Amino acid sequence: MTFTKLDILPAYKLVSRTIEQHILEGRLRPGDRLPSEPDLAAQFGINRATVREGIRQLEQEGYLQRAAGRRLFVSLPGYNDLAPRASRALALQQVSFRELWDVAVLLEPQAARQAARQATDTDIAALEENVVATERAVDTGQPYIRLDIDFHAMVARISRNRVLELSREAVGLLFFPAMEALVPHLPQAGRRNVIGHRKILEAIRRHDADEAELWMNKQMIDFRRGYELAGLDMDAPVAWTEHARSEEAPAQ
Amino acid sequence: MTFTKLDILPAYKLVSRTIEQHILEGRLRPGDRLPSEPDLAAQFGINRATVREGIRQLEQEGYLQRAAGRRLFVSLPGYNDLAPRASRALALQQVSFRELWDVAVLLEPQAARQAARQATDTDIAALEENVVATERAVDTGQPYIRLDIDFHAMVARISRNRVLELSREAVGLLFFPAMEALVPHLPQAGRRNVIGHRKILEAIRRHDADEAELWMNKQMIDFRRGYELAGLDMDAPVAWTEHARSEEAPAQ
DNA sequence: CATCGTTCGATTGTTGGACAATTGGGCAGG
DNA sequence: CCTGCCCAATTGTCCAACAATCGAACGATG
Repeated sequence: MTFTKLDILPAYKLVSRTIEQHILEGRLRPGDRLPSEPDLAAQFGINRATVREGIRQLEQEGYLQRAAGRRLFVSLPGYNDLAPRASRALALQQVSFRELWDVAVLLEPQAARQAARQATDTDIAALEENVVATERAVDTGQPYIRLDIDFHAMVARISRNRVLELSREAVGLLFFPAMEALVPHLPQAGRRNVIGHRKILEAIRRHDADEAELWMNKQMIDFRRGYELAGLDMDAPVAWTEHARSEEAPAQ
Repeated sequence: MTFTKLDILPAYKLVSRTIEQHILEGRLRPGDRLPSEPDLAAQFGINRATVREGIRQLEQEGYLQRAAGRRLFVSLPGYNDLAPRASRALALQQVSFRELWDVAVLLEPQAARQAARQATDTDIAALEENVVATERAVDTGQPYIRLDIDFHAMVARISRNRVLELSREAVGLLFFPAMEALVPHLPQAGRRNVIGHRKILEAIRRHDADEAELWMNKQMIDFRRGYELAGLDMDAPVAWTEHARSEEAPAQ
């Protein structure tokens, strides 16, 4: 006969797992404050140092946050916690531009389509602002990659589909920075790009889902063609560049 | 004038960030062993407890692993580290079945299409094994959800697109368990389901990308119809059920 | 009355040293 | 070759403390 490998867990891991369970089951809700470290140590019957090690894991994962001042409170992992991690991991796995493109060409147009359905006046105004800023940046030769990244992120957010938004974000954080290497090779890239953004924006403004999807699709195909025209190898691994978002998490 | 908020970081966070940097920049490569905790503490010039807190964060994230017993070694975060986290986060955000479906209906057929192109004989044999097991489970009234999940995961893996694989996995971990609630309402669901799998498998075997994509698409539409037929609300939040994969990470 | 400096309690960040448990390896004995 | 044993290395855990920082309360100052 055989025995199943019994998993003996260190105490600090039990701490993080236990607290995580409480959060997942709703016994700890976002915004709730946790007991102090000495209290937790007393309740669990272990040392404070051990509690702290367990807490670190949840802290990094976004389940716990440290209020500006001090005490820990419960939070929900947002896109800002997850997407950059996923992107970094994919970069380390040396994924190719082709792999990214194959997924982006699915997700981005769908995001545009749903955004066209869901967009409010506020959304459209924000998009407009971004496109105007991008137009200005391109005209004056300023860097516009960040604005480009933001445009796509905004469209995804407007789609009101959080699954789409998260998936797209993880891809986009790698995909769009990869275009940056392209700019020197293709002086006209910026202009073509911003014209596409304008088309997509106008389609969203008219709530024309088909048109929005179509133009976003063109945009993606344009990206790909640009990549090839620049003589870059689509099957070479993309590099990770630090474009971490400075925006705040949606708190919730 | 204004000052930019200066970010004063705790030492333990500097530890994790520093080691992470070394990994991202390739100075620490997967498989490398880290110095012992006392060594690290000495090198950083801080206490061992502080080092340990920093290490915990990287450990959870998959950058470090603990060999059964002993010394830490460097590793790369795999799908098993990322996808379940993303799924849990999405579940906590109370995403709806509709949001999941909208993305799944994009990713799954594309995975099938690419799998049909890339599949090797070994891949097909593994799929065959899964489908046979599923057919047997359905015939004998055994639970088959896990086999179902595995089928889709295998197809995605065969696609040889790691971005697609990861995105799909995060969605699938929530999507397919949601179907479980459906089984009691639809006695024929299992049979319809496995017939679809068989069709997809045969298309992949013939390397017929269009057909594979088509049948996977039908499968997704079937899922959706089943959900509606069962009288479930597509806009209600999906629940998180623990279907953690027991497979090992691809190590690399 | 509004602003500022001070004090105090609570809590976290960090340190030092300590000990038990577990692991891998080497070594002798059957 | 397998077994048991000892040893060194390393991790998991604990204890006891101190410094730093924040929130709130309180009073002083203009």
